[in-house]
Amino acid sequence: MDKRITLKELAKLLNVSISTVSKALNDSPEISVQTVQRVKELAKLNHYVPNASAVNLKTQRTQTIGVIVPEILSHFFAEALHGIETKASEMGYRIIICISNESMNKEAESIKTLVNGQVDGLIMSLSKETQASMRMDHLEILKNNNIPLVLFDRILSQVNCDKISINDSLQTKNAILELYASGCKKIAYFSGIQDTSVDNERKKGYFEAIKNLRLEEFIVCFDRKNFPDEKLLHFMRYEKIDAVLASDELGAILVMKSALNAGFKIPEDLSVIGFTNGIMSEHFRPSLSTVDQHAEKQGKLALGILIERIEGKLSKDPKEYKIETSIIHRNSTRKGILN
Amino acid sequence: MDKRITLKELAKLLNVSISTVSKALNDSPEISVQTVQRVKELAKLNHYVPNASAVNLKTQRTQTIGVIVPEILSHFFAEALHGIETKASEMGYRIIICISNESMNKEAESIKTLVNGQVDGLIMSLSKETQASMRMDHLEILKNNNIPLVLFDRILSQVNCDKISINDSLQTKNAILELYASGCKKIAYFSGIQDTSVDNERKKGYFEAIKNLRLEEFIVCFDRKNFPDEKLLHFMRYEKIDAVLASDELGAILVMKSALNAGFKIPEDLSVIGFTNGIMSEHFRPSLSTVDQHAEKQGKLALGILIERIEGKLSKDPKEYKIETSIIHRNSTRKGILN
DNA sequence: CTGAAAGCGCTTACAG
DNA sequence: CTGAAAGCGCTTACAG
Repeated sequence: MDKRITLKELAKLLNVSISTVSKALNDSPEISVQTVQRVKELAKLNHYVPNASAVNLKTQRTQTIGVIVPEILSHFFAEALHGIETKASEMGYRIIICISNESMNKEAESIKTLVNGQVDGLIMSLSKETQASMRMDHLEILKNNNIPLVLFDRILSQVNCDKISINDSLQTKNAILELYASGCKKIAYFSGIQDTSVDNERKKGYFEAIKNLRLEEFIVCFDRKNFPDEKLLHFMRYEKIDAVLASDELGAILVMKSALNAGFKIPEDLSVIGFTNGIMSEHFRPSLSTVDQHAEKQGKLALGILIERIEGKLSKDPKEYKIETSIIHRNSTRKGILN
Repeated sequence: MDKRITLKELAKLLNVSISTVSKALNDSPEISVQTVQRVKELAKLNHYVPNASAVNLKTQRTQTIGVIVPEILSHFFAEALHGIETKASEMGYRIIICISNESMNKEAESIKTLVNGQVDGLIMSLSKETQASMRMDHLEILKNNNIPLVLFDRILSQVNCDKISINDSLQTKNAILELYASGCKKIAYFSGIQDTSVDNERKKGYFEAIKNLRLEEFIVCFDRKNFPDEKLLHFMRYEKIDAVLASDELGAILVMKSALNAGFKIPEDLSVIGFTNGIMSEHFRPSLSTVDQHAEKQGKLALGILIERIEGKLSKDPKEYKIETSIIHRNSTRKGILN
């Protein structure tokens, strides 16, 4: 068998009309049980599978969701994708994945190719470039084509669509509070994800908490490929920094490595908390206390909301959903009065 | 604008036929430059995008590749996916990703939903279940529907298709040789991926190398969620094991943690090499020497081969490609005469 | 250079 | 209960 068998061919073989075959295969009550059975048998025998393009064209639905993420190599997005795929598969949807590589251009490209009736809806976490420029014109085309969008984690509040995220500023405040409660007095925030909505929220939370506690502010922005060891060590030696909150897992690990290599002890000399709970957090020595971002949960929720939106089960106005989160205490922090 | 504009509507607005619009948009030389220009302008103005389902139905091509992987959370598959997506996007293809979760059933399901004219070709890395049972009947449907398949990493030699992998047995031998050259005399292989083709190849290589060197064999199979610390420590204390080759990054990290926590020194008391070069290898203390599996390269190659196959640029017979790899020396191994 | 027509493989109102 | 027909939105041989 070299070519897929079609309804037409099945109809010929069975000596009935195409309509009858189609209805039988779709369990239409119009068709007699015997016919249904005959049709299904032959279909099975011939490995009949309906042509998706034809069905989609006719029904104007694809049962496919597009997903555009900035990258896939960090644990957060891999886990989110995992959640999205799992839930999609449960609900009978497929997912098409595009990676923007933090580029707005690539993001726009991907949207363009997906908008053409390829997907019923779109889930996105925005590229840094998009978030930094706050431009959203490349998202307009979605509106034009009536394709629902759900934004998660890296969101843009100006965009009118459903949004999923954690309460980053609140979580940051909580983390600072816990560090303070465990005895830390000079708490720095290290950011490796500048220009993202997430980072802005965290900085906001950091400043508020620090102000409330009447502490000193220390903010360091770094590039993952070029961690500023000297800066950290300088802060520790001369400013007596005794705690770091890092914007992501790798950042936190780099902070710990740097301090440990210089002979400092963790958590005695330096307490560290990182955002995002990945595999390194659990296995590093010492293990890293983290703010769990529930990537999988965010992914699943995003998918769920999107499907409801597609199927028209949601009221008109899009909503912003905040996911509850919590701090996982491991060995990079001291025991405080809170735990 | 609520509904997508179609060729028909453009034609009406322009007072020309649908054929003319279609040809103009596709830069057919049949159409006059002025017409082409007029058409394109109006199309742009109206944000026209051709309906993918219609085009696919007509052309019998989708420019979409299906990818089925066992999981996405380990670095190897995330990186492979990254490679596949990057290359696909370069070549103007989209990818639909399904995760089998190591289940043959889910794998079969995914194949079934993708086979229906949804994709032009398929890239797979097989689930453990499929590899353990060596069953391949669920892959038959691909042949029936004339959909080319490329297998990577977790391959099954009986399947008649293009295959990409690294030479696992050879790499294992090399790793053992290097450990031996650095002074190790009792070398164990720890496997956390039993029943995979990859693991079988490595065991083969392990046995051969050990035999050639006239050493003793130590093989330990473990479950990632339940690492057998006692067994490792027993081997170290009473059998004087002085080196471990682990089947994957996490396994190697668990070995190191276990030994370090028991007070052993790495690499002085125990040398460790892990397969797969992930993010933990670089950042753990001590950093882990690894056999790089070139996940991204495997992914890119798989995609490249598949497209050539789809576009009929490859000779009839499928081939098996072996990717060159190498050992990355870090601090979990001693310096030997080889490096 | 332009257009009418057939057809890709389906679904579904409508008629019988 | 079954079937003929229209149509989803395109492409492309063919005619003019």
